Amino acid sequence: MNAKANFRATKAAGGPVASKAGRNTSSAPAGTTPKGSLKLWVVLARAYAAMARQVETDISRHGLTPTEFGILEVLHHKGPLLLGEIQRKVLVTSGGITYLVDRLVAKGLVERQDCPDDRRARYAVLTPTGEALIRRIFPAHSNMIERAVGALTPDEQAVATSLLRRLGRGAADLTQE
Amino acid sequence: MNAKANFRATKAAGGPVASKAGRNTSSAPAGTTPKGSLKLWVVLARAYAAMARQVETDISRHGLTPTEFGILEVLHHKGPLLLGEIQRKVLVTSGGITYLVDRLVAKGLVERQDCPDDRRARYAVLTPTGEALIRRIFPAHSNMIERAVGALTPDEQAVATSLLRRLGRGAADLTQE
DNA sequence: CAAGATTGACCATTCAATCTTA
DNA sequence: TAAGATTGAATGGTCAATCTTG
Repeated sequence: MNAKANFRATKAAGGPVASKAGRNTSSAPAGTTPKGSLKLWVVLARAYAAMARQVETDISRHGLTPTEFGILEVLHHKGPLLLGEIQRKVLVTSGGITYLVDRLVAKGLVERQDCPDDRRARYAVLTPTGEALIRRIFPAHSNMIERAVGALTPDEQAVATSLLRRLGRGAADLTQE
Repeated sequence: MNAKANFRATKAAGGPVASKAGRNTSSAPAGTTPKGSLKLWVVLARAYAAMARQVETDISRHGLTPTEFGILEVLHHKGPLLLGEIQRKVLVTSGGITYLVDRLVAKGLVERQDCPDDRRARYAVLTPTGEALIRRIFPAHSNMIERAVGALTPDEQAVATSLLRRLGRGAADLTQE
């Protein structure tokens, strides 16, 4: 029952574009009635974009990127982690994790520490400042999310969660199928 | 019943990072049981990321960015549109839309046309090549989406769609609240 | 050779400033 | 003065190659 819920997504870029009926201005083709699956993808992406927007504005007030926040968050919840472990949880490339940790180090929120068992690897560790920051920021952030999804009742949220979980798994499985 | 379903999102970057229980390695804090709302945000972002990944690989095979595809798609469905209109539908900045249309023009898929009513504005119009391309690509793309969300039955898809619609609206409303 | 991390080139996009026309 | 579009600089990443250690 340990965690594994990290990943990434935020800037939003290039999503679906479905229409129920074409306006047929001049050379437009006949209107289309998109399949339900397409509609689902559209609203999924829009919901994500709306949420990501809120999260981003919330987090940027503290001078952090959503990804940076994600790293602080996972370090806060799990303690020191190897760069590669963070990378997988936050879903960035290996180059990306180096770059991100560099930035967090520059901000004084994180430190690198050599790994005694494997001299290739390095740990990322929250500095006291970093720990204090995430502690201070997280509750409000969490409340913000609660408000953002507040259009659904707790029961509906539970339903949505379970549906989305299966949806996500299914889509991911498509990759190595 | 006209369309309005454009937007954007794709690259995925910096998402939530929730854990059910901390491992408490060395200096890790006590484990947390995240609220349901946080869990919902996590699975939403993960589902989106998984879908976006599929879509992106699918579309990139045709040498297109998801955003570029979105523009072709909206022009296909709606006919010629002012740059500003596309911008709002595909959710990019004004600078972004100029740049994107430039790229599509360079690929011979889109043309700019002066707007007779307002000499500040310009239309983007699909060239025959662009029209042919989107026509050729769209069906397979649509099928891909259908497979990607196939883990849910049509009924479940409908439920998910309606929940996500409300979720998205609610989150968006938070902005100017 | 493979795995972990780093570096540097590149890329899609944003942001702020600017130009043109309403 | 503001709205539409464009430009150029800056940014948050990716990707491919490289270095080091297992």
